[in-house]
Amino acid sequence: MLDRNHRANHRERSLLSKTGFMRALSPSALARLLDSAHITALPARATIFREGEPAMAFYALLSGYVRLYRVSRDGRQADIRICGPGDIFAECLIYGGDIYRFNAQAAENVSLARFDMQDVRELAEQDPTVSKAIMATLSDHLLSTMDCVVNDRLHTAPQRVADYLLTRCPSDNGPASIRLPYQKSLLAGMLGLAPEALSRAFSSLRRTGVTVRGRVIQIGDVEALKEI
Amino acid sequence: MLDRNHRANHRERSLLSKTGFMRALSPSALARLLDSAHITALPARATIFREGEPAMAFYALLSGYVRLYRVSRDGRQADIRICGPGDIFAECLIYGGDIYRFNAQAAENVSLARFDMQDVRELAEQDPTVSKAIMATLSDHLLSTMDCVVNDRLHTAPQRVADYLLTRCPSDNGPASIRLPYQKSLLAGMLGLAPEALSRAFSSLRRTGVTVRGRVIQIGDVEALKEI
DNA sequence: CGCGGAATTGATTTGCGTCAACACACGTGG
DNA sequence: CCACGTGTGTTGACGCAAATCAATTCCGCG
Repeated sequence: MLDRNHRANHRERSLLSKTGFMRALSPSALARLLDSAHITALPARATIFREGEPAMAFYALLSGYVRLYRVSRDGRQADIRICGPGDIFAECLIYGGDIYRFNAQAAENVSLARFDMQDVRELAEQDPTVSKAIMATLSDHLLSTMDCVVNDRLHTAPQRVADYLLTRCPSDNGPASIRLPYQKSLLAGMLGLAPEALSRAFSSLRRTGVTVRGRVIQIGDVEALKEI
Repeated sequence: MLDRNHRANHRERSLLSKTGFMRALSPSALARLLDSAHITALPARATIFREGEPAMAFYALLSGYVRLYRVSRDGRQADIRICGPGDIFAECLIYGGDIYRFNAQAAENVSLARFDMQDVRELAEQDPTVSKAIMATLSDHLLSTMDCVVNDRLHTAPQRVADYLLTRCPSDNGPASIRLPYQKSLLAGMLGLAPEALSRAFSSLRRTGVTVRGRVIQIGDVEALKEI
């Protein structure tokens, strides 16, 4: 357990300080924050926290992917957000309540940094760059969650998939190629689809020049995708 | 136009200072914020701002209801949030970008306060109670938007309606009565339903002891509603 | 090579959007 | 006072999108 839970070393401090959340912090706030971080490695499928538990900490993801989701009374699950390397999550509870409002689970082997909320609240009190970073992150998450609501209500499965592909497409015309960083069932969940529906959406996009082989997706013509 | 757009008078200052956003501000920050407010009255259906416009200000609602929504390329609309008296909106752009990301429209005659974002950014820089209020509001909005995503993905129309009724039910057992503060088409939109679907959901809830007459909704047994 | 999880495909069902017709309330003007 | 128009809500018929269930197939990996 000792090597699974330790203070941030040089490598981890460097990774963390490059994240969107920490990039704009003042040097002193950054140092104090990094000093307070606890690094943990977790295997795939491990639970990070559960809905209803007291929220003592929020997290930054160093590597791997994490699923935030809630379960209904009859056991069905709905993903709220998929976090990747550099993302922070549960930061909405720093000033938003003292209980986790959803479950967090490692989608694969992950390495993450844990920050005590109370410590960060005190840091924010003293250093406005910390407040600004929190506000920017909250705003960003709020806007993308709003996008998510709108997508769900306005777009069909093929449209959502096309949308997803376009947002992580390097070029904005001609052909392109994308490699999914995670398995398709995870992508399905983040688009609010059953895995079967994602599969069907991909096959319906074949007529628009999209080919799928494993995790690699070839787009014949980016412009054509935008028309969906 | 002069009586439509003026500085906050005593009554308006009092209303504003009771909102969740301003309640916890330091006296000096509150005073400066109220001094900077511009009060505007708008008729039903008036547009407050449009997606894509430069975001110079955010708003607090004094009376009436406001619809935040986005439109798809084929003209269909999806509501993101319905704001009521005391709510603030577009605050996610203080640190979240310089362009409005959705449309805001008065759902009825409204009175609202306008705050310049740059002024508030400067205020937040100097007074940590302002930052805290912004963070608390952003967190709150983020959490309720997450709830919205989960509801859409996990619950059927009657479940969402039951959920809505329960959240604004004074008592948590026995019979109860609720009066909708706005028209049903607005409620439909905020639940992500077509008006017809809301109507059907209500009539399917009749067998659970829910009766609707105009805007007044009688609930026979709150406990029974929770089982939906 | 063979095993197990992931992904695909097909058949079926369900929930809800859409369109259309109709009921109802309200205010206006004849 | 009533006829009328408009905006709002309800009801029915229909179709489509996607969830669900079940059966393979594919692929990665020991």
